[in-house]
Amino acid sequence: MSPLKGANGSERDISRLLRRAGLRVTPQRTLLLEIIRESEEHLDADEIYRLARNRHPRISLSTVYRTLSLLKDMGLVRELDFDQDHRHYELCDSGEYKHYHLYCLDCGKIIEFESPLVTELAEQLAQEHDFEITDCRVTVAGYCSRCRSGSGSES
Amino acid sequence: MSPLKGANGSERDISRLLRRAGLRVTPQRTLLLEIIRESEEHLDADEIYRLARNRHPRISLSTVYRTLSLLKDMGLVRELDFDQDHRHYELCDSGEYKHYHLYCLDCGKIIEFESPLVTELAEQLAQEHDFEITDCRVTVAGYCSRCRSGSGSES
DNA sequence: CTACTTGCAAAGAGTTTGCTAGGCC
DNA sequence: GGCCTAGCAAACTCTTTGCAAGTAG
Repeated sequence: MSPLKGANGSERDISRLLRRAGLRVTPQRTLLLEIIRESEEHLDADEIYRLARNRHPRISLSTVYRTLSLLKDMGLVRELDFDQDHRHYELCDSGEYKHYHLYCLDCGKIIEFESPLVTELAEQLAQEHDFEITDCRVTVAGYCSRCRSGSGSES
Repeated sequence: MSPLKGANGSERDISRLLRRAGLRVTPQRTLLLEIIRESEEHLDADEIYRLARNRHPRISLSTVYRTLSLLKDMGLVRELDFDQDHRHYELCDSGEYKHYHLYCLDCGKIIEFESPLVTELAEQLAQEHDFEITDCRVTVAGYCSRCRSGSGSES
């Protein structure tokens, strides 16, 4: 079977997506991802909220925002700025993992990066161990320059 | 909250170790790691079990085995085969992250690897973003040759 | 026997949610 | 006003535990 190309997967597909990003699978997240995926348009937060309430009336607006922001950070969803007041969202990929994360342990800032080194690594591993690689996660942590110099926060 | 407290102020250190490995911090794991670290000898499972029960009488033997195996897999602990019947354990490091994991999504086999590419990547990131890197996690998933080519059972 | 593993219900760790109450343009 | 974020207790997801039974040598 080919790698995931599931155009018409389903919940199952979506929970896999979440899991791969290292996120917990909750009804809310699944629902929001489904809504984003099923729509041909680029929805904005409010539309997503409204659609979500059809199927899950208890969902709260802050959940929508938090989830969208999270999904964006994890690279599952792309944020589009058409105008100043609305942000629109679209599904980012269908399984391809192309970027990785560098984050500051102090201020929590997340920097996404890509690197040919990772691709190279994956290829090397695939050959050396005769693996078919489907996912590759790289998470680098440390302290950014500002946190190192500026603040003296310690707990 | 935590019934264990007797040790030095090293609990903090140990939970960081666990966290870095992506593991949850539980009293049992903390305790076992403390025991392994504090002992000058290379303890075996049974000794660890006995020592653990001094401070945490409810702990079960299976927890000891599972935890040791887990810690080994995550590279926190090294397993030593002195003879055929006993395995001994020692603390692996003190925070340096030197190896990464490739695992099969089907059979669950875990292969540890090291790679200069990762070091290179870390250095590159440090320079490019002016970060002080303290941790670097690489986890690659896929399907091993055996699982791809048919069965997949028989570990 | 000894050394270790597995299955499963229940406890636990850590995350996520829905509130409510704001902030910013 | 419209769009989005913050703080916090409670709800939830998923992992881990302890027990008991089981495997291997």
